[in-house]
Amino acid sequence: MAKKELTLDTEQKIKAAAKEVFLRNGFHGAKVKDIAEAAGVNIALMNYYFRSKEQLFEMIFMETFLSFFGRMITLFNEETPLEVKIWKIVDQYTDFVIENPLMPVFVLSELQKNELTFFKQLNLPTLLMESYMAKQLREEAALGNIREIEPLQLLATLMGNIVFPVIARPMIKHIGGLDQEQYNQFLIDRKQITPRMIMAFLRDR
Amino acid sequence: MAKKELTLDTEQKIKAAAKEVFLRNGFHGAKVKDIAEAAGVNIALMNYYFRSKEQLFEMIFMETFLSFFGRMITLFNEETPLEVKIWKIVDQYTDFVIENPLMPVFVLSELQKNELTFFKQLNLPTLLMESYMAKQLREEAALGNIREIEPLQLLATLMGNIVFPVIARPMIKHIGGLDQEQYNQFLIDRKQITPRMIMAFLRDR
DNA sequence: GTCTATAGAGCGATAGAC
DNA sequence: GTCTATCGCTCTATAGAC
Repeated sequence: MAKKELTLDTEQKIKAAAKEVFLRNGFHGAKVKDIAEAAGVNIALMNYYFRSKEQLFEMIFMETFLSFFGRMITLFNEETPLEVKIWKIVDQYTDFVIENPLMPVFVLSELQKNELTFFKQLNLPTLLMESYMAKQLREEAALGNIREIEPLQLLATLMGNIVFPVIARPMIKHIGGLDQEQYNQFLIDRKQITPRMIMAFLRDR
Repeated sequence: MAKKELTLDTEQKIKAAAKEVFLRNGFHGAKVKDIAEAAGVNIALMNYYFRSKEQLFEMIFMETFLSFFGRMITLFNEETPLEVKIWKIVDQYTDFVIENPLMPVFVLSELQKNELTFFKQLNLPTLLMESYMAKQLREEAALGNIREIEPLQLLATLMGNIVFPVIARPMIKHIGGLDQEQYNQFLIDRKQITPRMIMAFLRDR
């Protein structure tokens, strides 16, 4: 039992180290030596647990993508009124990307470079179209409360406004001459701008 | 003279090939062998013209970043009325990223991984704050025509709405179950959504 | 389960012929 | 200017000892 715990511990330590190195450097920029060093083990042990760099990467990528996308879908499915929900999504997803600043560019740039088989097997269209958010948008538009909008357009708008400033962090910081604290404040300020903008659009006809 | 033209030709051929390979695969994913093959020359000749992979990359990156960012700043400086300009920026910058779909993720992900000295030397803050757009936003807000907004927030909003859907292309296509044509139409549809949304926000107080 | 040592392939860069 | 041949290094993976 103590043996089993120790095993899990090493495995988790390698996985955590791999996640850190992959997210910072991407698949090709990450070297197995860096991962082994960050985990405090040697390369042989890494391959004992995970067989190859590719397999380790696929596991990390899958988990990271599901976290990145799943978090948004969970928020889409909250059964609160539309306007309340949009404010909440922006607030919570902003906090989420502030805590995981390397996640968006990692997920999106690896997705552009690789052909990831697991990704194609996910039934993402259904997840979006059958979300509570999609139902709400249809109903509110039918009632004439808001303008019609495709759920995918709303998703892209939300993500664009929340996630882009994180993807573009070095550029934003440099253009604005911001230090880390000012940059975080810049993201926090967007918690007001983004939902106001989306609601103004939905109501404006 | 004919000799000189031939020289430039080979140099340009290598550079064009390098740009293609770097944009598709990033610095670490791009192999000098791939670039040489794409250019129809051998590795020795590449190094004859550009000395090293690093130097070739830096040249490509610099040009690409200046194109990506400069295009937006040029549009910011057009001396047309605010609303007209916002519509025009969205229209033209959308066309620009549709024509250069790999540019955004390349620029932003390499910027996150590397410490690029040339980048830090650029005086980007001045370019933005002294743009005609910044002046317009101050004046229109003082007149009470629009809500106050920092130029950097407007820049992030515009880029987020235009560029993010391109960065997230594989994800958007898969979530929406879109083929290439439907995906392009999705981007075109945003030419209406984004400026309407921004104007609704600026006017809504 | 963890280590050392090393295999074997691939990488970027260059010497030297033409 | 352009090529072939090759160097020296780094990379990932594995064999084998403990």
